[in-house]
Formats: sequence, C-alpha cells, structure tokens
Amino acid sequence: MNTLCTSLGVRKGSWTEEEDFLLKKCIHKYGEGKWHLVPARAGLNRCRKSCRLRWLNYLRPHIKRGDFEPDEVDLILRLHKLLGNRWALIAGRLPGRTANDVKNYWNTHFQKKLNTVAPPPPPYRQKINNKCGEISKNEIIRPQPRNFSRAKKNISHWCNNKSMITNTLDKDDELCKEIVVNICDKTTGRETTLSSIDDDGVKWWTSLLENCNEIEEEEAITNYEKTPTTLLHKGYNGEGNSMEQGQNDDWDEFSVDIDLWNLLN
DNA sequence: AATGTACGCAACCGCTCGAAA
DNA sequence: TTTTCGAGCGGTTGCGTACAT
Repeated sequence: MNTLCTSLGVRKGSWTEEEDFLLKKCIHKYGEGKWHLVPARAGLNRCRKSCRLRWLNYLRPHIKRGDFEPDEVDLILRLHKLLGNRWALIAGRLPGRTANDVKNYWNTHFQKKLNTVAPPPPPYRQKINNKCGEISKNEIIRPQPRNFSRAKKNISHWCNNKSMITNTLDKDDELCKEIVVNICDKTTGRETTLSSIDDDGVKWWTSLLENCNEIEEEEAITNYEKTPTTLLHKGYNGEGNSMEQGQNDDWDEFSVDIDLWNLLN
C-alpha cells in the first residue's frame, strides 16, 4: 500500500477499494461537481483533484476498458491531426474513453513514432498566423472560448427556436474553408448568416463543439443529480456520449458533429 | 531462476481559464 | 476593473508487470 503523504497529511498514491467505495457513494449521493467538498463529504483523506481524477478516469459508470478498436484508433489519429493534444476533446468523441486513456494510448503507440521524425512543440499552444495555410502538425486549430455568454443557460431554448437550414462547405481547402451557416429563427422567420471565420481568424464552429459538450454534460449532470440511478442505467458517462443514449434530443438536428466528421474524411 | 529492461497505466503537478466577489 | 478561487486540462512521473537475456 502506498502511504505517501504530503505535508498536509493528504493521502497520495493508489486508491484502495474502501476509498473507491466511499467516493462512489458520495458521488451517487451528491452528484458530480463541487469537488472541493467531496473529500469532506466522502470522508476521504484525499485532495479534490485526486478525487475528481479517480472518478473521471476509473469509477465513473460505463468507462470502456481494454484495447482500442481499430475505428477508435482511426478516429484518434484523425482528431489529433485536427485538434492536436486536446485529449479531453478527442475523448469526448470516443464514448467510454477518458482523456487519460487516449493520452496514454497516444503516448504509448504514436509519440515515439512521431519523435523519430521531428519533435513537435505543443501545437495547441501556437497561434495560427495564416488563415488559409495548409494545416500541418504544428498548425492546429485551437478552439477558442466563444460561448453563448449569457444565453448559455437558455441554449436549449435557443436551439428549439432556431434551426440550421444550410451549411456550405468549400470544397477547395479542406481545413481552412469557410463554413457558412444560415440560421432560421422559427419564431420570426428571420434568417441569420454566420461565417466560420471571425475577426480573429478563429473558426467558431470548433468552439461550438466544445459548447455542445459542455451543455450536454451540464444537462446530464443536472439530470444525474436528480435521478442518479435512472441515468446510471441509461448509460450516461458524462463523456459526451449522452446523445448516443437517446438523451438530449434538442441537439439531434445540430449538424456540427457532421461538419467535423466531414472535415475528418 | 534471477536480473535487467521496456512498456502501460494510474496518479500527481502545475498551469490556465472562467466565474464570482 | 481587479482579485480570488475552483475546475479542468495536458504534461510528466512512478509503479507494477511482462518480456527478454
């Protein structure tokens, strides 16, 4: 047993079955979130980060273990090409897989191969200078925090009243294309055109993907808090696959995932 | 059988971001 | 507007195990 402790007396190292049990019990009772309260609530002598990590990477229901399927590997490769080391985002597209799993898999199976070619700097930290240059290993589109600000909490309402009627993909340049989306307000009948490239040269749709995940997770977590056992059986794992389980129909018509898929193909 | 090495996974650390005060 | 704090993320480390010698 690992008995390493910090100066504050917080336990570190491998988790025991008893600790796992206490953490699970706590999450089932109070739901995910408020991690700073979890150690006290669960009666664990662990820091909140440790608790969060243990839950996300190991204890959460429906976490898929074992070898990655060939199609999962393919998706990882494609998404990594597009997003860089954004493991959380990549994992969000792989139901049941955690960011840590994906990262470990990548480091184990691909990192060494890449290093033999050229050691790339952390691509997601680099600014994209050219709007329409070819995307290379070092020119990764970094999703920017462009959320729907105040409207975020009412996003479902927004989605209910607006439908995306077209999205045009430029066939010439795969990754630097401008995506034009016409949004029609069902209530007024007014159409608004959004471009994928804004003033900063940032593709808003990439951050939109993040927003989708956040909202899915927020809603799922809220629901989870209300009826944990029901959702446990329904299969929510908080990893962005809640839609697969038939939840959150508001997003079914939202075609951003399709766009991403198109880009990857 | 014993020892050394490589590999994979779980966990920790430090940083950034965003929300709240 | 600034400061503080919690949450989340990616990089890195360390341990256990499998395999080779």
